[in-house]
Amino acid sequence: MKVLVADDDGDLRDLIGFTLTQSGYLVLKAGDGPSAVRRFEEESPDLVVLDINMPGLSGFQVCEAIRKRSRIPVMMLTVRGEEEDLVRALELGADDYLTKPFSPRTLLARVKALLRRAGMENTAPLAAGRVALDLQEHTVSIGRAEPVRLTKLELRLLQMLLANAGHTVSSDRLLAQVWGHRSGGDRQLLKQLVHRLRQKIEADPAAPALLRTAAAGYKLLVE
Amino acid sequence: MKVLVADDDGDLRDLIGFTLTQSGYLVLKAGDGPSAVRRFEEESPDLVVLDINMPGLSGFQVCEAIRKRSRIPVMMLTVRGEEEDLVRALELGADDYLTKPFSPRTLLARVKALLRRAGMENTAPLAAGRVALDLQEHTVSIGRAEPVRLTKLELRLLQMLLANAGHTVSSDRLLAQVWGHRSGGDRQLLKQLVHRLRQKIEADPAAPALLRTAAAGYKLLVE
DNA sequence: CGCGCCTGTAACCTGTTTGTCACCCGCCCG
DNA sequence: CGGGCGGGTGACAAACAGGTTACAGGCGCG
Repeated sequence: MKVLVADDDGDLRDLIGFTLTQSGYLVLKAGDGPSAVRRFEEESPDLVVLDINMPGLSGFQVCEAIRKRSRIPVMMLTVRGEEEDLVRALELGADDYLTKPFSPRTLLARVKALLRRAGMENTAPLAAGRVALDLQEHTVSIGRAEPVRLTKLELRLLQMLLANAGHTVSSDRLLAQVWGHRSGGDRQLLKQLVHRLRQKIEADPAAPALLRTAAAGYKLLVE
Repeated sequence: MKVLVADDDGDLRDLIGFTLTQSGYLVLKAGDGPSAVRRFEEESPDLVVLDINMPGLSGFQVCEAIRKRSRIPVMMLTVRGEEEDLVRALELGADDYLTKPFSPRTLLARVKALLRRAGMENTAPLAAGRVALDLQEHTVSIGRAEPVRLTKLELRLLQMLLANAGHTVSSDRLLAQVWGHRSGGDRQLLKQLVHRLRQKIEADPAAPALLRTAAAGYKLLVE
């Protein structure tokens, strides 16, 4: 699990780095804005901790640059009392912030919370209602029926829907999350995948009870 | 977009409620732990704001109960300086916390950030008077009637009008926003779309009470 | 090599949504 | 009075989206 720490204060950088390393994270460091962006692109970390005040590019600008190509969790560091800053940071797409000074323990708790939320820890919800997913075995169990084997894509699709159980997930989002690319044209793929998945998990595939078509997307029905 | 606010301090509850309602969120309130859990189960809100100190069940216990059945964003309210509290809250699965006292603006920014992160971003909070739009489900609810399904264009039109609720929006602006292009001639399209929308949302489509014709455009009437 | 299985593509069918047209009415104005 | 104008309505066709079937290429595996 890679974490990029960007701060111009070397001592603080080391403190954060030490804390995270102790907990088993792989830590990358950057001392100014431009090198933060560069390291981000080279290493594609799983989380970024960003100070706002940095030479070269401000934390805001770095955050903006990151958000242009990725939704990984970003935590901003602010000085107490600068409410403007944190409102701006959150509007730019930062996921959380810490006010200096902070304790290592707090930092760790927040970092873990962010990663958990981003679904990077396998704390991902693997069950909702009667649907239980087994990522290891590539199977899904509906109610108390026999587990059904799923293909890689089917698993990813179901995982996405499960993560948003009960809520509609737009076709675009599914396309992006399952295939990771081309947000545009490939409706057909999704159409097919849904069809195939329904054959496997629906009692009556012609009248879906679980995987329902909803406005502009699909949703997993759970009671 | 439903938000459940649980706090035993009635004034604070009202302040938060007011702030969120102003921004178009549908707000549910609870004054103690048990009723917070009950309302959560009855209403399945999209986000929960939880005070830690509450009679009946503490915010921690409520958070735990919620996490047993759902991953929706939970924001905890803490008093300044209780670092133990917030570490514990985050470990229990809370997604964010706010330290009292906080400004309404901060609250709003954090709530929006949480919802965006939860992937409900395209569900911009849209409601005014008795009209509540659900962008995710492509539906609109008038008062407490059944939600009505809307097509893509109907949704866009209503969204425009809702964003300017009570004020006239010119036909040209509507044309531009809904269809995005083409200059003249397309009055007919708008005429039709309004007609179709009225059939869906007006009690008596022949005598529109909500979607009124105004000079050079249309307006949404809200009380 | 042949055999499955998984994935992507295409074609067809269906119901829904959107665009177009023709016509209505009430209103203003010469 | 009659004609033009701006909306409102109904009917219909074109375009579209989702479900389905069929099939071909790719890949691992015996």
